[in-house]
Amino acid sequence: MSRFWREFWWERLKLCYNMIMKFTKSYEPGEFEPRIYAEWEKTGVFQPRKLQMEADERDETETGECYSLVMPPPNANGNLHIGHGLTVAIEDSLARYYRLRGKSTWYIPGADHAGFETWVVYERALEKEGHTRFEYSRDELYARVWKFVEEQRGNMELQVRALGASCAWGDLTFTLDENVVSRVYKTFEKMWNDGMIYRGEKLVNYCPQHQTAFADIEVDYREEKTPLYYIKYGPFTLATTRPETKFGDTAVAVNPGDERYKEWVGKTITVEGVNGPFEVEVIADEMVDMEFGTGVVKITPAHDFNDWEVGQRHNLRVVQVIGEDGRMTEVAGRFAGMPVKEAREAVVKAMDEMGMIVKIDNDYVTKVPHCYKCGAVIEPMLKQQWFIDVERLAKGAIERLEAGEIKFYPANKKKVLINYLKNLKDWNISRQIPWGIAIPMFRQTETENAPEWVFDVRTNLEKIEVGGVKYYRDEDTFDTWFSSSHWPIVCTNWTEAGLSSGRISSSEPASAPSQDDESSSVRSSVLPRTSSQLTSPVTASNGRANPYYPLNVMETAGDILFAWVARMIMMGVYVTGEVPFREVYLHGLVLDAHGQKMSKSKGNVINPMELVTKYGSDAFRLGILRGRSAGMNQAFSENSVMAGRNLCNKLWNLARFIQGMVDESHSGSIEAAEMALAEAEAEVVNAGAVRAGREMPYATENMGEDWICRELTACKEEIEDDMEAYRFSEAVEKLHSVIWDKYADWFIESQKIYKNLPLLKVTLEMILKMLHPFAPFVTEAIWQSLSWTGGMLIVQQWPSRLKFDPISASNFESLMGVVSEIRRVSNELLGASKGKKWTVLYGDDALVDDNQLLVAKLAGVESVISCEGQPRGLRLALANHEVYLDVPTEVVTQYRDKLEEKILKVGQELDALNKRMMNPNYVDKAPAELVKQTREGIQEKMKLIQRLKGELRVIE
RNA sequence: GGUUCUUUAGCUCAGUUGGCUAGAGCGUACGAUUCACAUUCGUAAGGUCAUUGGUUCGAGCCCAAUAAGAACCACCA
Repeated sequence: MSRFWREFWWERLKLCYNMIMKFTKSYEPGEFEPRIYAEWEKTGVFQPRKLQMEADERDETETGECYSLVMPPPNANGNLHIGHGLTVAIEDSLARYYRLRGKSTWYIPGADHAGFETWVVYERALEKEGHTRFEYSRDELYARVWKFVEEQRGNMELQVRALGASCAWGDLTFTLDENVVSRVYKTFEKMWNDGMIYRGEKLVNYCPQHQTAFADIEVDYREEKTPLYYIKYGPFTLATTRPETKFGDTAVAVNPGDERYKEWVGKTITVEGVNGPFEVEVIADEMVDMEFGTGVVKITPAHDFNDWEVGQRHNLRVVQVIGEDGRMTEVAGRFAGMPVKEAREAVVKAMDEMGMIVKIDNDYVTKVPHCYKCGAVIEPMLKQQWFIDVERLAKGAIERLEAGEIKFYPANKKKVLINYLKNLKDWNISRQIPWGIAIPMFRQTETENAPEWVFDVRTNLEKIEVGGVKYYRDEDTFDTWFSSSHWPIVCTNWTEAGLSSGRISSSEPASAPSQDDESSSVRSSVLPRTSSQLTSPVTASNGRANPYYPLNVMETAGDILFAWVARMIMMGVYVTGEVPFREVYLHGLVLDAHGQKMSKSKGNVINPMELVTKYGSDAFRLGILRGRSAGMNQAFSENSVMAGRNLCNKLWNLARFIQGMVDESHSGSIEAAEMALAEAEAEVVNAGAVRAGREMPYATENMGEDWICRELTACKEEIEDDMEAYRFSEAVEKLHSVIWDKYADWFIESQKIYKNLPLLKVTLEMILKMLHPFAPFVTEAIWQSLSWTGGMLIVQQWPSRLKFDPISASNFESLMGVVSEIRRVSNELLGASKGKKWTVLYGDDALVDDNQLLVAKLAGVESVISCEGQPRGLRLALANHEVYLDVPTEVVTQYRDKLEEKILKVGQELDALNKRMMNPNYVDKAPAELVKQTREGIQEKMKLIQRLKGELRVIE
C-alpha cells in the first residue's frame, strides 16, 4: 500500500507540474521545437543503430533492416527556399516512418560548395571591393572563397534543423570533403585508364561575362525578337541574324535537293564583304532547310553549333572571330575589339552603306541562349576542354533501367530518362572557375601545343615532376555534376575494398588543391569529415557488405532528373557495378497560390522559414505535403499551413483533455484514489490476457470503443500502403480525418459518457506514433508531456493492430447515422425552434434504448426517452430505426415540404438501383457481393419511402 | 519540331486494380457557445469530372480524336 501512496502523490505532483508547465491552452510550437530538436540531436537518435557491428557475421540478411537516403545537398552558404522545405518534409517523413518501423535509418545530410552559384556571389563581392578575379592565382582565389564560404556558412544547417530533419549530422558530407575529392579522382583515373576521357577542341557554351564554359543543361534559352537580315552574298541572297560573324564564314550551304542552287554546289564564289571581297565554297548539306529564308546559309564553324557539325562533315576551316573576352578578334579588321553587339550594329551599318542589305525582317523571333546566372548572351566558343565519352556510361545505365532495377515515382520518368540517355552527347566536364575540384591532369609543356597529359592527384602543386620530366597543372575545375554524380557513393562511404586501387602516379594522398598554410588551416576547421572520421558505423572491409548502399530511395526535384539523377545512375553503375538507389521519388516545383512559378522578380517568393516561425515546423510540413503528388508542379499557399497548425493544436488539446481525465482519476478524494487503485488492479488482471507484445493493456467496453479501434487500425494499414507508394498527401489527409472527424468528434465525445482510460491512452499513443513522421515536434512534445509515457517518441515502435468487435463497431456507425439525422432535422427546424432544444423519442429500437445518454450527448438534444408505445412528433427518415423528434404538430406541418422533397430524392435513388437490377447483364456479370448490396439497398429504400409516406399521411 | 504531363466544387488539389449517392482543405451561408480546443462545435449550399466518340453490365478512371494549358528536350541560319 505504501507504494501505491507514493505513486499517488507522485501523480498529484505531476498533475501540478502539468498544469503549470505543460499543457497550456493552445500549442505554442516555438516553446518546444528548439528544445526538442536539441534533445534528439544530443541523444544520438538520428544516427543509424549500430547494426553494422555484427554485420560481418550476419552479412546479407542485414540489408532489409536498414534504410538509407541522402539529402540533396543545399548550398552550404545559402538560405533554404521553399523547394528545400518540401524536400526535407518528404525525406524526413520517410526517415522517421522507417525508423519507427524499426529499421536502422540513415538520413545523410549534405552541403554543396555550389561551384558556380557561390562563385558568382563571390565574384560580385570581389568587384565591390574594386578587385577582379584576374588579379589572383587560382590557389589564392580558392583559399579566399573557402574563407568566404566559411563566414557565410551555418545558416543552411540551422534551417534544416528548424524543419525538423532527423539526419545524422555527424555524417554531413560537404561536396569538397577529402573523401569526395579522392573518390572523384579515383573515378577520373579509372575513366582515363578506360579511355573514356579525352581532350578536345569543341564548341562549348561560353559565357563571356563569367569566362567559363557551361553544360548544355545550364543554358537558358529565351525567346527574343532579333532582326533577320537578308544580305547579298555573292550570287545569292541569304538570311542571317548574325551578320557580324561573316568574317568567320568558311562556306555557304544549300540543301542537296534544292533545284534553285544545284548548279552552284562545289563551286567557289566571291563574296563582297565590308572588309573587302573573300572567297567561300558552296556546299550541299541536309541541315539546310529549303523553306527558311532563301534556302541559303552561311557557315561559320567557330560560332554556331550546327555550322560546327557541317564544318566537321565537310572539313571546313575554322576561323574564330569572337574572342573569349566577348570582343571581335583581329580577323574582324577594323571591327576588332568591339563587343559583339556593337560590332553587329557597325557591320550592319557598313553593309547598308555598301547596299548589301536587301531587306530586314524585324518581326523575327528566335531563341537566344543566355547565361542562366547573369543573363549575358552565351557564345558558342571553340575551346580545349575535357570530355567524357558517355557511350559506356549511358549504356550501363540504360541496361539497368530497362531491367527495372530502379522504380520511379512518377513511373513515366523512367521512360523520359532512358530517352535522354539514348541521345546523350559527350559530357564537357571542364569549368573555368577556381571554386571547385581541380582536374587532376598535368601537361608536359606550359602551352597547349604539345598535348601530352599525365594523370596525377597532386593538384595542390602547379607543376610536378614525373620521371624527371616537368608537368604543368591544368587550371580548370570539374563540372559540379561530375562530383555530385558520386553522391550516394561518397555519402554511404562505399568502398571497392579488396580490389586494387589502380596505378596512381603519386604517392601522396589525394586532397583538394592549395596546401599553403593559410588555406589548410581554413579547411581543417570547415571540412566536416574525412572518410576515417565517419561517425556512423559502416564497414569498410567489403563493399558488398555496406547495407546502406544502394540507397533505398533517392528523393529530389524533378527538374534535375537529367543533370543529377541520370548522372548518379551512370556513375553508380560504372563505379560500383550497382545502381545507386532502388527507388527514385521526384517532387515537382512548389508554385505560388495561383499556380505561378515563384520568382524574385514577380515578388511571389514564399520563405519557408517565415512560415515555420509563424505557424511552427509541423504546420509547415503538413501544409506543404498536402495536395502534392509525385512529379507534379503544384500550388502552395499559407492556407494549407494554417490547416496544419490547426491540426497540431487540435491534437494538443486532445492530449490535454485525455491527460486531464487521467489526472482526475488519480486525484481528489480518497474514494477517487481507491477507484484508481481498483482500476490499476484491473489493469494488472487484464494485462495477462491482452498483453501480447509490449502494448499497454486495454479492452473495449462499448461500441464506440470498438469502432475507434477499427478506424485507427484501418488508418494505420492504409498509411503503411501510402508510405510504400510515396502517397504523402493521402497519408496526411487520412490522419487529419481520423484524428479530427473520427477520434475527436465522435470517440472523445462518446468518452465523455463512458471513460475507458487504458483505451484512451493506447489510442492516443497510436495517433501520436502515426502522425510523428509528418509532425514530429508536436507529437514528441505531447509524448513527453504525458504522465504515463516514457522515453522519446522518435524511437518508439510503430503501432500494431488494435483488437475490436466488428459487429459492435458497425453498430456504432448505425448510431452515428441516427445522431446525424437528429442534428440535420433539428437544424432544418431552426426557424421553428427559436433556439429551443427538442426531446428525442424512440420506439422499438434496442440500439437507441441502450444508448440514450450517448445519443443525447452526441446529438446535443435535451433528452432521449422511450415513447412508451405512443409516438408523436416528427419521425426521422431512418429505415432501420424508430426515432422521433418531439415537436408540436404545427412544426411537423411546416416540415411537410421537406418531407416531400426527401421522399422524391429517395425515390430517385431507388429508381437508379432498380434500373441496375433490371439489367440482366448486371445481375449476370457483376460480382455477387455487389448485386447483393444493390438488392439490400432497394429493400432499405423501399422501407424508408413507406415510412416517410406514412408520416406524410399523419400530417394530413 | 520531339517527349511528357495537366484539365474534377469559388480557390488549391485527392480520387489506388473501372463498382452503389465523386471527396478533402481553404472559402461561402445559416446556427451554437463558457464544460479540451474560436487555432472550437453543428448544418448546408456548391460538380453534365474540358469536349466528342468508343470499349464495358457499369467509365472521373481504359481506348481514340479534339480543345485549352504547362514542363522538359532539340532548335532555323
